[in-house]
Amino acid sequence: MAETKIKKKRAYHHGDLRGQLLSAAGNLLEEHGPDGFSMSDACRLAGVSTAAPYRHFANKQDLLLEVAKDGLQRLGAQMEENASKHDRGTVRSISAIGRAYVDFAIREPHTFRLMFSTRSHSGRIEELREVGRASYGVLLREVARYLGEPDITETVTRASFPLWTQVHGLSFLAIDGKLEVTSFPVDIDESILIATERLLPPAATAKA
Amino acid sequence: MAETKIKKKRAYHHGDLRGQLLSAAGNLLEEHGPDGFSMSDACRLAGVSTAAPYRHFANKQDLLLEVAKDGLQRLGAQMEENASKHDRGTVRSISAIGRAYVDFAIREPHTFRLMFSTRSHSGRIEELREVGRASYGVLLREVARYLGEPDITETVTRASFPLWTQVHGLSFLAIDGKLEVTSFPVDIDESILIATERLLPPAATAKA
DNA sequence: CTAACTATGTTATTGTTGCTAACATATGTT
DNA sequence: AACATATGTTAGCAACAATAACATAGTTAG
Repeated sequence: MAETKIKKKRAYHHGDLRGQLLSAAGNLLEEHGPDGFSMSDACRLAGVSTAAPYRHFANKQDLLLEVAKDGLQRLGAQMEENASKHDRGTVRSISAIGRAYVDFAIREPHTFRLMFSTRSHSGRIEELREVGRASYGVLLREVARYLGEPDITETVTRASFPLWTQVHGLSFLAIDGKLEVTSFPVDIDESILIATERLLPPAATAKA
Repeated sequence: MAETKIKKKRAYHHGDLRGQLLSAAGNLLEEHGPDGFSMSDACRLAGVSTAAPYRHFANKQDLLLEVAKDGLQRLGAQMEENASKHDRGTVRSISAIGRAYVDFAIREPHTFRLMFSTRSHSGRIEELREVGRASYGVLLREVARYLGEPDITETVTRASFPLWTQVHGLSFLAIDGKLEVTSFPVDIDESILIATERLLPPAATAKA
């Protein structure tokens, strides 16, 4: 009875529809891919009419933009956490950041693609870029420590970019099933570690 | 009059609808992105009814699969041509292959994404992989020459994979506008050249 | 306390799309 | 010339994104 009452109280106004739609969108995106994902499905999953989302999001793109933003934020947090498990400013801590990157891609490939696809988030791309920059900052700071630079100097950005490039490429190859076509088993950790060592310039303070 | 007659002759049966649809699809894909691309638009562009394409392609995915296959083929050809402009089996010829890769991505970003997205080409993915393997072979053979290996040995595939990873990552970063967010101008040629030098193991026959 | 306001939900509707079915017309084979 | 096949058309369906008009809940002012 009490339950029914609560249910009825929450029957019309939903409580946290925005949050539930975001969560539903994330799940559906990963489950069925960007083409298989529909607003209608998200509504069904949230138990709400197909017009409801438009009180919270301008359109489909807008909803997916939020999913992407959330993904970028979680990626940054994971990178930071991974780095913190090693001595800071070392090849290992930098590699750990790369590992977080690739792991995220493998765990949520469709979200990952969305996070980096310029397409369709027209208008509010700058928001996405902002979150992206923040997450990229985790790598930049780590490389700065490694190089003994006091700040994010151009030396730091120049050294970081090839590393980003490498893990970005590895991520895409991984989620597109190209790690199984190579006639040898690709060890992700080893790949990142070796590439980091080779691509990084020697550190000022040589703490390997 | 003769023209009218010809026109009438070609009014119903189209001549090369399949080819024109592929070409229209490629253009529309690049112009409006994968979401903006519709069968209907392709039909309008080819001057044909919306049911016509289904005599030539099972569905939209199937059409796009062919676009992707064509892209992979052209990529392979371009890689080969770029390599042929340098001494074979050198860092320069290998870098030139990478340059062809990134150039293709920049020139046809949406086709490029399609070429490597496992999504949606369900069923006939293996065809795509086959063409992909053929194009990848261009790099493998070049690295084999560089290493002085007589064949595509595991040494060759192990050495090639990081190179692929790097240019693949660079391509995606480029088409997603990440080369302008780096606080320094990224020189693509230089990036590829340096990365190739650093990632490649030393050659048996040291012809730099 | 209640009236007005705002936020957030609903149903009904529209235009577009991918695709199929039923039908029409060319082309090629015998 | 008759038939089979390939390739086009029109008509129509169901799914979808989005909007409009309406309904209800929560919030605030008097």
